[in-house]
Amino acid sequence: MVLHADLDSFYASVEQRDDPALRGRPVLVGGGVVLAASYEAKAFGVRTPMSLGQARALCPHAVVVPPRMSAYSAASKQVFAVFDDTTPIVEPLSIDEAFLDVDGLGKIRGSPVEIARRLRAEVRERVGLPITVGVAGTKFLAKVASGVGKPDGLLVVPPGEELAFLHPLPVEKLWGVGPVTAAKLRDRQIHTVGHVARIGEAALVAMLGPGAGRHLHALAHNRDPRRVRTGHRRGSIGAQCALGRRERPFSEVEATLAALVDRVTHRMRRARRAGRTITVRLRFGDFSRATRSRSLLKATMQTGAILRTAEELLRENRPLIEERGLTLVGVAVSNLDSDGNVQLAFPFDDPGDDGLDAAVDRIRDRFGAGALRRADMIGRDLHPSVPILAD
DNA sequence: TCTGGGGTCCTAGGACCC
DNA sequence: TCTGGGGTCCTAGGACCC
Repeated sequence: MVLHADLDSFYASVEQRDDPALRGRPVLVGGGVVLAASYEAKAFGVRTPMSLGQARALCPHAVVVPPRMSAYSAASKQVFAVFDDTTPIVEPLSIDEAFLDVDGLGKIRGSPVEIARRLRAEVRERVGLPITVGVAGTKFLAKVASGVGKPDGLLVVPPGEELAFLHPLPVEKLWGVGPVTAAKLRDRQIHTVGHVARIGEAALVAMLGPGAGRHLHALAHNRDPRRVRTGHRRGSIGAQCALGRRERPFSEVEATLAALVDRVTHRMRRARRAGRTITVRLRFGDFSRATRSRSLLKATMQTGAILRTAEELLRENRPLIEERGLTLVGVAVSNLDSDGNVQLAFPFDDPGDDGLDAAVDRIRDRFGAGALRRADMIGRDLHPSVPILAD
């Protein structure tokens, strides 16, 4: 069985825990936009992400507090320590939720339900926060169960009762059905998961495309073979900044981009990850979006190299920006190397039959034998790719 | 109701390789 | 000169998640 553990209104709950005056009152965490709302505030219809002005109109008595990210990440660490004490197989999904595989723990820790009960009690005792746990045979269903069980609940879907639980639910409860897919289904009078399950895979594929159609068909029958995976590392590191609707001089956009790159490379160095692909994200006055990316020959975590590429991408799109007006600029680095090493690639012209050996010799000369772990061919030219330790 | 900041995964065409 | 099947990488866009 799989547990999906999900903290309730995480940021708002931390604020209520740390300030007794906030308990039992509607609390909004945010600046400009609502990042989290306590259940007292949600009762008034407040949702995330909603502008603070809107939220205040719905819930005039709400207390608004600015976010304290360091407090949230400290609380998150404590909660994940409880997870790790529960089972070695923990897959984090975000700062406030994770999957836990509890198969094979029966003899030591009891049934999945007992484990889930104890987990909730321990998070409450050790961290002082409410958490909801869903228990089911698949990751997907455990996630649905925790969503239905909120707030501060425990919802178990016993074997054999999966479809009876799943089929009456609205399609929006399916993980992966957002506004676009929900609207397509609604247009065809499909409102429940049971209905999705009945209409057949071919019809779903025709409606949503092969990938999404098959995926949704499988989920509606509770077919989800994914295992709980540990040791997953993130694939990109990025930062972005909303600019508002005001017209900004191009130089100001460039300055913002530089600050974002600085933030990103700082985090890359702290995490000891280098990356090869730089993506600049743009959002325009009409809320249309564009992304522009470029891959470097070698992975880097240096501010200079990443900033040069990001600035190139930005300047190449200056006409587009000035035509449509920019409301958001972001930068992300992906193609992150896996082990904290830096990949260096050396191009050689016409390597010849023994070019690879020659290249390996040159790399060994330059970095020492210990630096060399792997060499491979990229494209027509020879690019031995040499991981060396980042300094 | 005009919308933050951090991510993931999927699709699809084109270049290029064997 | 024309032909095929199988594969990777790059770029761009889109849907979705918390």
